[in-house]
Amino acid sequence: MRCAVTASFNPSDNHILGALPSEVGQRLLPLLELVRMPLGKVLYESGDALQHVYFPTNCIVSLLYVLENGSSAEISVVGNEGMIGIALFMGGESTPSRAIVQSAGYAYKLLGQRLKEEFHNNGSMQVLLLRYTQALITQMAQTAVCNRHHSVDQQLCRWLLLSLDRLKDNQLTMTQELIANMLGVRREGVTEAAGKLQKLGVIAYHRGSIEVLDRPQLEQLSCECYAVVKRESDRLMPRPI
Amino acid sequence: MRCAVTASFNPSDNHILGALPSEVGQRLLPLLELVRMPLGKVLYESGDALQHVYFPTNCIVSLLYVLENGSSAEISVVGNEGMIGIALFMGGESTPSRAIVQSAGYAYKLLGQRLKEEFHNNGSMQVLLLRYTQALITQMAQTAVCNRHHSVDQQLCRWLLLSLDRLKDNQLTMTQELIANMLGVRREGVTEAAGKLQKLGVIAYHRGSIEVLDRPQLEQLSCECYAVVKRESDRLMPRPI
DNA sequence: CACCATCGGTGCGGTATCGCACATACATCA
DNA sequence: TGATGTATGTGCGATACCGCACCGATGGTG
Repeated sequence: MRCAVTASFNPSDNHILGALPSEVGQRLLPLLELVRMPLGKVLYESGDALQHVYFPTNCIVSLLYVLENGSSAEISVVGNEGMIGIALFMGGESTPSRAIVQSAGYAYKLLGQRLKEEFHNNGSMQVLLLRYTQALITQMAQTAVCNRHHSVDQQLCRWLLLSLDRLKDNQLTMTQELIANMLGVRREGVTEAAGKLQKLGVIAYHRGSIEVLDRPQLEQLSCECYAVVKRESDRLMPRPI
Repeated sequence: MRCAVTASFNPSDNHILGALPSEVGQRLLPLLELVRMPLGKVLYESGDALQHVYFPTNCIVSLLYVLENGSSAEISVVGNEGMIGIALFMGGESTPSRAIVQSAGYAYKLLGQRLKEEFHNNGSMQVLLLRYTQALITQMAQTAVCNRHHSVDQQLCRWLLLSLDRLKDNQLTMTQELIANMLGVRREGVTEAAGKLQKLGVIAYHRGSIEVLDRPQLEQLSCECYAVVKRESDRLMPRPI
């Protein structure tokens, strides 16, 4: 059964891999390893020298900044539209962030050295990765403004939408505690905000799993930040094939 | 007099230009134009297609995100360590941010097309710009967490330090209103925070100009965010010559 | 020198979020 | 079926920041 699941993936499930010209795809194919991404797995810690990069298929990875006092905030989300480990080709080899699997699934893993070689071939991989990086920058920047000016209610909506876009169904496996860590707020704050959404019939919550029932309303309740990031990503990133 | 001032600048006042190997520097030199950067000048608006890039010498430029309701927040600061217009070589040609001169001075201006050519030569310019971009990303991400978790008092200290690092003396020309816009808080909030610093003898405030009297204490009062960004920038960016 | 726009200081009620302390509900497993 | 741990709901007081209103001070300008 597990084998059947893994066999059902294809590198082009990831938008970056899928957008590469076939000759590049052929070159990389034997180097890609499909790996399981269990919930909570830490891909790298703040300051770690990165050894591999990951191209998600159906998993979601959060990039978190953690403060000295232990509080944290998510600065961006990566799903099958992107890649984890941009610091490698940017030249830094490490970043002050933590990458942690927020929704379980699979990803293609590639040796960092291989990615750097491909990047410095100056070909389509470079173009794709740079455009993706700009989309990521937009997401971080918008998160910064959002953290400053929008309510927890609005931010929860934004966050649900960001996650939803990276999954195939409308079912999230996610405790309120975890969401609170991502948003950098109290767990009780998430409880309250999620309660409102549940009363409105937008979501159905049940012990660690959320079903989104009314996505249009979720978009209405969200702050503009979701739409800004989405629009910019669509502009910058290749369409799925 | 004005001529004497302009004549006293050199491209290598900017760390990126200064770190280029001399043959690249020679190639670019005739293409660089020294321009005045008056306070408040908008280099580009959200969504504008960028025509030029700017390498600051002694000016400071803020990258701002502006929300629909008019409120705003600074997501990063650029001085002589960096460049304005990274979206050009990232491939997006535009970004959702606004770039505005926060401290008057001078910068070297270069046609965007020339920069892209140089970037795609795959040489040292590419390496420098990518590493600078990573430093910028760190600053944005840290700003996002800072906005979430730290007080206005702490953030004002961080902001003063970031500005101070990009100037030659400890005198900032800057109204509280302007600082409030950058931090995305009320003007009164800045008044209060600045009042505390003044009482402590850390700064002297006088009608649109701030003098920093006790930098070590300013660093102590600041949140960790300043140090994190500084450390990472020092790691990634070339030392001034 | 007098005017006036700009800048900074202060006070006050409103509110979102925090930190903490519990109470409740559910799921798993012995 | 009952015990236990984890997830969620609720109720407090404390507090940081907001929005608003207004005043005083300053420095440039006619």
